[in-house]
Amino acid sequence: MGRAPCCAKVGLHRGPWTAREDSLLSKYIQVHGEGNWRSLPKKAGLFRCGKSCRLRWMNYLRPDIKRGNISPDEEDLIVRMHALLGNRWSLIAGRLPGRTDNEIKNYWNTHLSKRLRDQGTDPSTHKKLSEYRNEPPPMKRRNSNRKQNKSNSEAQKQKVHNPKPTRITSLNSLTMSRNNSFDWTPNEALNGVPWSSSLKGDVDRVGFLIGDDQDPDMVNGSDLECQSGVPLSDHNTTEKLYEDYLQLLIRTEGLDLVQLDSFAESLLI
DNA sequence: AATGTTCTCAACCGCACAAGT
DNA sequence: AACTTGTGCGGTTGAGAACAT
Repeated sequence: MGRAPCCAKVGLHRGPWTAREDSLLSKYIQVHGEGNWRSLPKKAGLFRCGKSCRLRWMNYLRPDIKRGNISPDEEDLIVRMHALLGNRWSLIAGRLPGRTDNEIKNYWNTHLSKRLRDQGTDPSTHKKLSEYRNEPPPMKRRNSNRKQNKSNSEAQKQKVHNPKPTRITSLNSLTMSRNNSFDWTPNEALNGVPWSSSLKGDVDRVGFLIGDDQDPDMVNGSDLECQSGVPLSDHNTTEKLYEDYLQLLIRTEGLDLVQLDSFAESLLI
């Protein structure tokens, strides 16, 4: 990549954010919107690197962040989504409105993985530890899935065409953020129908779609809850996502993992 | 009250990728 | 094609809080 680290510049402030810095960042984003993180600190009068600003906004200052303890329902969903998706925190966070990937990651590492272990379950594989009586548990996965993908891709290069979902970079221009508005409803995700018809072209690139039915009501339905940042009041919605995903896994037990991977990725679009 | 240990979580780091030049 | 830029992600760290002795 050949890039100097983002925060290498001397003189930049690091460590905990002050109330004044928070205020400067919030006010700037209220006026100018998200994005252009690299140039934002200078324009906002902050002696921080853009990356740090983005992180602070995403994980702490955003108005739609849900404060307070993670509910049992959320816990349950995190555990089950983790069983399906692994350490894809942003993907899991996308299903928990108002929660950030960092928060979920921390909660997993400090609470949930410990609890699973206490219950006799390997938190990385979600298998019962007793099942490892005759075989050692697999090595803890240190690498992210993306890194894994890279190594896997060497072996699979010729075998499977696995188109990458396109990342929408200009979220700001759509006045959307990752966790709230830029999101599909579970049904949209599972049916392969994006939140906006303008993205339909991208859907083909996702590679693994289920069903052809399009439910026009969904745009005006629960999707709006996401767009407004209002937490899904209906637990059934996330529950349904999980159930559908699980059914998919069961139905397609022999299915190529790469395809499942694509489906998981497609939830991001 | 003092000290040591464990826990929590905000913040940082390095890497990957899409898009632009 | 090669390189740069901007952004996003997951893993890790470390300061402070909470708890135990």
